[in-house]
Amino acid sequence: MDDDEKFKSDLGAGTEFGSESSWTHLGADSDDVDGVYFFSAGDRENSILSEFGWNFHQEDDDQPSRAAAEAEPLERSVDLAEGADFRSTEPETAAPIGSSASNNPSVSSSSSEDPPEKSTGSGGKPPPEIPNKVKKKGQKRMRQPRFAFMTKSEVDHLEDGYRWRKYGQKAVKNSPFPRSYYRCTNSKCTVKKRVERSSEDPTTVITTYEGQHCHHTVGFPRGGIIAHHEAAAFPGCHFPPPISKFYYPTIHSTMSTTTETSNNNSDHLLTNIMARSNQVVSSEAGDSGHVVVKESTSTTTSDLVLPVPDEGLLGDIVPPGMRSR
DNA sequence: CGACTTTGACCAGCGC
DNA sequence: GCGCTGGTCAAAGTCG
Repeated sequence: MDDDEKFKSDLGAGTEFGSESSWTHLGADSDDVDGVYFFSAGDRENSILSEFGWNFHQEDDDQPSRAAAEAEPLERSVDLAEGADFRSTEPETAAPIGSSASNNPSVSSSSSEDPPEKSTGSGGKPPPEIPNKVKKKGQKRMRQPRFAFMTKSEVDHLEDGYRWRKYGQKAVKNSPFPRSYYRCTNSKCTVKKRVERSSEDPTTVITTYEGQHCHHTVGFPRGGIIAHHEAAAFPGCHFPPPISKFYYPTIHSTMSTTTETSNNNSDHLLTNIMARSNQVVSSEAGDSGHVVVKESTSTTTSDLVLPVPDEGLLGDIVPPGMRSR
């Protein structure tokens, strides 16, 4: 199907993600960690997350993050997607499974998230024309941008405004908790997500999104939104939606060092941000006012230390395809 | 009856 | 080449 191919090629032709080169290296600090990087909250994170279409609304202005997001999410979002540059490159690098990250739960789990989309294969069924199965033998799999985050939550499957169909579950090595695989129920949407619990912190749910929605939210079971009018604008997923106009409705995060899970499923506080392209980045709240972001590459894991923002500093995180209500 | 979940099997990638 | 592991499929079961 060309739509998918096109989308994939678009992804591949996206912006180069070379941010790390500009991060301040602080030196190695752990076994499987290459080094620590520092960069101030704001532009840098924005640029990083922007690669995925996530938006950090700077809240150092006069508006509270949530209020801002709810009040005028569409206007405030950065237009990273508008230029089609939110797509990160998906080099042919194949991040080895569980290569690094042995001591950090978040990294550990995230480093094992590489080949999201397998090639046809399975079951020896004739490959209809399933979008993600373009993989040919001898050719590196083209991966879509991934972004993951960890939340303290009692529920595995966080409500995000989209409808997901579970298509698999696997036991994860070195983890008592299984990993669940979901894909967007929209037949034309190839977005997938994986949900698993941290083996070291069962209260932490690691959610990894892959790909970008080519449609808008379909609504909330709780009785929230129903498809937005823009949805009609992407009937065939020929191009990504104006992601800048989206924001994650259920994660009004402010990246705080301490996180709580509300009883309300819609109020999970985002505690970590991870992933970028084939490199999965995780993070965890550290002490002394920083958020330690673990970056797991194919063979190494690096720490990125983000200053923990005051409430609302980083504002709302806006994953691709996540639309405000 | 349609949508969704469960679950065992299959396949591909990777390391040894 | 082999085994391990992650990712996916699809039949069967469940639910509303």
